[in-house]
Amino acid sequence: MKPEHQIIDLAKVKVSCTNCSLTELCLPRGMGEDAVRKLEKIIKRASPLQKGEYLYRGGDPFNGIYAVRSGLIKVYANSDGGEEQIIGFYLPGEILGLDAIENNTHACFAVALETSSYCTIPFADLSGICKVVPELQDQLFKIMSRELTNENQMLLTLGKKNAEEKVATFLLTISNRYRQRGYSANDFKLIMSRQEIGNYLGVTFETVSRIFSRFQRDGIISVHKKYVNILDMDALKKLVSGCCG
Amino acid sequence: MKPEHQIIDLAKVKVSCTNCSLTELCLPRGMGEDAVRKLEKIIKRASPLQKGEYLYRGGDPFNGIYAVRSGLIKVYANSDGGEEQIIGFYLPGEILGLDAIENNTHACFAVALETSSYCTIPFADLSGICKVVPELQDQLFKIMSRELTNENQMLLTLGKKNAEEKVATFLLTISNRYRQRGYSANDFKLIMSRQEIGNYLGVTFETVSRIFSRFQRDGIISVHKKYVNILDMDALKKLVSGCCG
DNA sequence: ATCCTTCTTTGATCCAGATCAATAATGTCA
DNA sequence: TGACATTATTGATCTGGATCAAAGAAGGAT
Repeated sequence: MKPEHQIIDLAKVKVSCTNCSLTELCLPRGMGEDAVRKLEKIIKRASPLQKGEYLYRGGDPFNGIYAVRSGLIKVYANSDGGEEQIIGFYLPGEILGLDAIENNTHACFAVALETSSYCTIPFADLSGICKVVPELQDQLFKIMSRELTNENQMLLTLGKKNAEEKVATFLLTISNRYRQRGYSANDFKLIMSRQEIGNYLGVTFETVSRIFSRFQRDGIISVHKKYVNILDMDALKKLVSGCCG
Repeated sequence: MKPEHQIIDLAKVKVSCTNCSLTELCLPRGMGEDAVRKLEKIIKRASPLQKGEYLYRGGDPFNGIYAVRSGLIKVYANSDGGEEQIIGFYLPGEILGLDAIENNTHACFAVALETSSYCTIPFADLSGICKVVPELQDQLFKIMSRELTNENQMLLTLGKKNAEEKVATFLLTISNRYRQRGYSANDFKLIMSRQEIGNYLGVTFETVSRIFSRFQRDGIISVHKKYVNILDMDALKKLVSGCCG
């Protein structure tokens, strides 16, 4: 019943974009070979973050954007009142830090939820970089545009869905993103805690726990602590599209 | 008590970015004179939208991004179940349509809430355009980044704030955006309905109405149908920053 | 004008999910 | 190995905001 842990453990270090298994998901997606080779020269690879270590914090100067290479990175914003809102969980191949371009300062916090490696795309001289790698410009526009689309979806989830639909949406989104990365869409480990899932979805962790239990009782999923097995994908999909779907 | 209506009526048609009063808020913000002149040659001005007319609809092909010149444009997303979530209200100088770059298709709907004029920045050959106007590239990165920051704030509002804090946040945000545009920050007309405010904030229109009444009873604002007068800005600010603020 | 539709306000009631509480399971470190 | 902190589950109760309802106010069409 328990899925093998290594299916989502990507801690292997890749040396170049060309050889990286993420190339079709990450920044180089759709770029020509020449462009990717030029990109490789710009990108910096840092030593991995340990669980709990920060990639950046609110107030930090903006030095570049980041691509997750392995692991999982949580990004959250702080309200004036000190409350945290998790903005997203970033999987390998996903880009974070884009929201700091305008102010040259990070407003959010990015922290590793497990050992995570990443690449840095220095942004100090972006105009220069995009001149050297013209395809990078369009690529960045597309990545930022996709991020906006994702956030629009999240606004809809937070604004219009009930707790059950939120949790179902969350599970489906995670499942799809794992599938894109070549992992099982039905069997995975939730690295984040119930508390963090609830925070992200605008519900309490008790509610998340209860809905997981309810889904299990109804044969939609099976849950053992952090391991989730989706048993009835169609039922989940029906839940997210609301009553009329 | 009732503010003059024309303070937010910008229906005058401007002919060029150089002469446009919005230049410091809009796409040309911070760009050099030469760049702005080149930009002017690319930008297209269309005849105004009447109230209820659509700038684009979900499924429409992506032809370019839009800058609001006057009026107010509402952007909303549709869920599978047919529910609408308003993503934003766009004021003069603000840019919309950026989320359609990646898929070359609009997923959202943009409709004028009053007579509104706009400019189109054709995006078919963006690489070409940014070669002609290099400053435009950085400008677009910044604008998209700011949009991401705004949406992050909205996620926090939807996910963590109660109804009172949501409405207070909404009023302050509108107030700030009017001030930036040279209008009164204390006296303005809400073009959108209570229904639309509620939809945007993830509460019902009855709740919006009740909270407006409560704020009026407490001397924080005065409301007459669509006209709002902020009487105690500090009280509003205190409300949005939560208990500990 | 008059009708009709839409928007807004306000009251009464209800309920989904929050909060409070207790226990169990798991992980961590000495 | 045991002591302690953290995380997860489940139950009981409470409440903010939803829902249901009604009536007034404003705007639009003819």
